[in-house]
Amino acid sequence: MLKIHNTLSNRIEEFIPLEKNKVKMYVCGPTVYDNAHLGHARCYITWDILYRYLKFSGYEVTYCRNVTDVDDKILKKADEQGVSPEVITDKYYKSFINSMNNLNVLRPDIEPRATKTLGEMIAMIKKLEQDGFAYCVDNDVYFRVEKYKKYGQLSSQPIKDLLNGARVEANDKKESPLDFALWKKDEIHGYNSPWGKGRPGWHIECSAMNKKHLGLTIDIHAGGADLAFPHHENERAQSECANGCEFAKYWMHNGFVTINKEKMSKSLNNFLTIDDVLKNYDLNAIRLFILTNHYRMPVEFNDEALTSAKNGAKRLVNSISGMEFDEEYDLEAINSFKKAMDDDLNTSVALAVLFSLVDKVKKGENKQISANTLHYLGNVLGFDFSLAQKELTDEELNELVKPLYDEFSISKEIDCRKVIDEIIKIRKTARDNKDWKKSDEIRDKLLSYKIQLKDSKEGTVWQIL
RNA sequence: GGCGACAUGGCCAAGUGGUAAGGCAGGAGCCUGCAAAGCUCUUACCCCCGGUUCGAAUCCGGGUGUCGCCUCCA
Repeated sequence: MLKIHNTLSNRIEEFIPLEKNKVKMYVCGPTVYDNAHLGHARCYITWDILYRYLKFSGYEVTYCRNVTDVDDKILKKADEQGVSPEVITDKYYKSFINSMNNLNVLRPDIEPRATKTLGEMIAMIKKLEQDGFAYCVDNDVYFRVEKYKKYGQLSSQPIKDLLNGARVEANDKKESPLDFALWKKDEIHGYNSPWGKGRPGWHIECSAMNKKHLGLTIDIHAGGADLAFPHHENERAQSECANGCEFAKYWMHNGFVTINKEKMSKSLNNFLTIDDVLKNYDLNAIRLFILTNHYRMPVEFNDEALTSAKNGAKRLVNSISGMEFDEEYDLEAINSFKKAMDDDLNTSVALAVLFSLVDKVKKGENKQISANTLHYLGNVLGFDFSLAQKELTDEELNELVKPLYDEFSISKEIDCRKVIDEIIKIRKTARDNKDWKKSDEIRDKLLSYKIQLKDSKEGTVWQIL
């Protein structure tokens, strides 16, 4: 039985879907104005794991993750570069999808874009205005927070505390400093609306996309912990006031990636893009790095941690490299895995189950069954076992071995795929003559080309590092 | 200032009442001409001080420290 932490109650609760065996989940996606960084990776990997695990558990899941493509920062960047906003959003949307693919993050079932949901937003705002939850001032429309009694529940901050401690922005137009924009006047980039040309507020986008694609009430609404307030609080307020019913049953939030003990973020300018990190570490390393920690805890980025994850992931993946799999599983391991994941996605314990299978495979205990199970469960955590053997294309191999022909005086007639075998033969002769100096020189030389030799009773094999 | 979270071996990290999972790194040994890989073995009075209990890393109170939210942010 799955239990998850609900931010709304700040407790771990039993997960009971609205409709038996079906789950509707929504995750706040990126605002596409820049390349995604490691913090985004953690967020979307976390919810990817939830998505995969719900499906693994037999639920029929509808996963919706939006793309925010109307926003101040997008417009600012477009203006700076003298291009239209679409140029910016198209570029970074593609970059985002590419990064997600590189991390083996599954595509959600629905990926709506805010600009395609304007009609629903306007309808919602109109409804809120009619019912007295919103008011228009100078072509801006604001939400009247004090009309929604549950405001502050999600972030555990009653309205009066928010009012007291709040750093209040100067805005004379609003009735209360807590009120937030549903629609903002914008005569340059704006869209037509009953309130004149303008743009939607950030929060209403998600409310409208939820309603359009998933319906009035959803099971799980998730996102980064920084979105709990004000974004999710506001979304909930709008949706519940406009729809007259509960918006989301469970709210889940992931912790941050920190760097030098500080939150990694665009505004602090201390971020590493996903593509940068992928230059040094593969997706399995990044996943292991993230999954070692519980999803609600902060994760500190540094090279030592990533290197540790890289080594661990390599062992995990290589243990079953080259094997074929069937569908006979170690049920005990599967149960341990489920028990861990059912406990609010305890991936750390789930990984321990995987590593115990690695152990069994290596020792040959129920080797095939252990390998099948490791492969099966590893996929639920999104590991990519195909990365184990680095397969070089002819072109890459050719490039790699080119200098070796001269280095070892090998005939150009020899095919590039055979060069290394040829060198191994030369070395074998040396070894047979107990010429260890020459033998070691050859091994070191190849290692300098990132070709590692391993001697065993069966002979010498090589691999690319 | 208000609210929330966290503090476990060299590093990362599970465990939420019955004497500490797992990963990485390190050490010893086996194997090997030497390596690499693999295998075996191996390292913890759980931030501090009180309290509850037969018994606490685990519950309660008080410290100390770190982080996050309260403003755009995953």
